[in-house]
Amino acid sequence: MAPPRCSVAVDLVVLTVQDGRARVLVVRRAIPPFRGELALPGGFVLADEDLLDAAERELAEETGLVDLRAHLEQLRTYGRPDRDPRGRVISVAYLALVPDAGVPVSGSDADDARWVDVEELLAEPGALAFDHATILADGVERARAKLEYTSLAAAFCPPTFTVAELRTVYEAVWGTPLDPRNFHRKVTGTPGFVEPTGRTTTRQGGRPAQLFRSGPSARLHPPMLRPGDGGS
Amino acid sequence: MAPPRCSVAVDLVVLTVQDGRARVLVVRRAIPPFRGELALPGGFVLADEDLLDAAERELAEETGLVDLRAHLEQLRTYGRPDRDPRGRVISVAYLALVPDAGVPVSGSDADDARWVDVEELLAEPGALAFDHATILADGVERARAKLEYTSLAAAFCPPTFTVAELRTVYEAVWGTPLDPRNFHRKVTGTPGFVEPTGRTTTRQGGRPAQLFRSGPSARLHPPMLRPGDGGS
DNA sequence: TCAAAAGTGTTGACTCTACACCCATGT
DNA sequence: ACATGGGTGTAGAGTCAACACTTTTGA
Repeated sequence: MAPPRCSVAVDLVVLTVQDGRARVLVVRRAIPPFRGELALPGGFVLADEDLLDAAERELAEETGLVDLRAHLEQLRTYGRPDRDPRGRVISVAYLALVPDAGVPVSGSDADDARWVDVEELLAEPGALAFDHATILADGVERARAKLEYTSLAAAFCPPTFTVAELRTVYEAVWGTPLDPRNFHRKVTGTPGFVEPTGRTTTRQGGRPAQLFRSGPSARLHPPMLRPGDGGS
Repeated sequence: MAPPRCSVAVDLVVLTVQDGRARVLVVRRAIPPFRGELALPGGFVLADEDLLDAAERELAEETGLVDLRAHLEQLRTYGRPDRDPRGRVISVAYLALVPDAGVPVSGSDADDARWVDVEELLAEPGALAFDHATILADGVERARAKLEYTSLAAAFCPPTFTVAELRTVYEAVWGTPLDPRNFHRKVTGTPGFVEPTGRTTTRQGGRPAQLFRSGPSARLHPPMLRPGDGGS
């Protein structure tokens, strides 16, 4: 017998950090179903398009990002038979981490895109169309976990950044304050995490901070441990 | 415009440990394409079937497993446009970890299923059809990583097991010898990892070993670290 | 001179590794 | 008795959390 056929979409969890808070890119849907409601950006995969290419295309369309400085990885696939009222649609979700400065507020395609506070969005049930609340929760959990054992936090930062800026990323994504002194030692003491540029920056008040760029290491050994993360 | 349509399959990376070696379940394909070659077990998702249900169905068909003691989780989705000569087929891969005793040697559906040494299979390029070598490599890496920070190793063991049996699981999956004394302390000292049953077992020669069952904890804190795992 | 932010030193608790050593059984 | 594998003690190195303290700027 011929195998059943269905449509395949990619949906994007695009995260950034603004003003010390984790934010996610959402669009207001211009067409049914769920017209007028908030949803994650995404769209159908073209006939001869690779999944990652489709995700990059959607990311570019929604954010205006062309020079891909963003981190983009596959998150998970969602395929409940009733997840889309139009019929059987399989969604391959991707997780993107982008720096704050790198994305125009609304360089969007057709729908208007905006940044929304992640914690507030997850606290409100039914705020997102389809099963996108589940996808968002999975994406946030993936990001939280990956900050622990990879140097991915730098993906949220501009090309050069201070240790304090990197710390605000951890604090925003984890939702926990970290000790600035120990964090500084940990980051600068882990080989390959960050590299000094020799330059310094100064905001109003306080001693100037050294500027770093992202180092060559992808994995952190030993990992950066979340406070109060006792097993389950 | 109407979205392009394609077929969706699930493929399974079913791992077990036999005689201190990691083994994977493969089938010899009875129909084209790749007829006569080795491949991971799998099949198309039915019209109204959830992805996890499809994976469980294929696992039952290929292994004869009915009382699902196995661990089963989504691994990753593979969607290169040219990955299947029949046309556009998206494959959602699942990772299953099963105990050695739990699976009949060949309780298979139509193709003959067999256990193959993972390391040997990965060393031989072109041994698996489609992109299944990539899927297998990703599955093995996922299993290796999850042994570090979860209590998943018990999924490879029968309902009750000794610390030494659990250690052989780690050694087989990681491909590294571990110190029996330190491993014992680590396992019994991590709360919720294993629970004593009070019973003992004895194989020929040597002091009888205590029998444990899997504990309530899913995540290990602190994690079990792979030896010689210095970052990258 | 003071406030603010960056960065360093130090200490006690904990963990890991390595290996010496004792325990309980089959033959 | 002795081989075989199960399990405990202990010492040194390393890591982490906590917090006192010094450095360098703007106002």
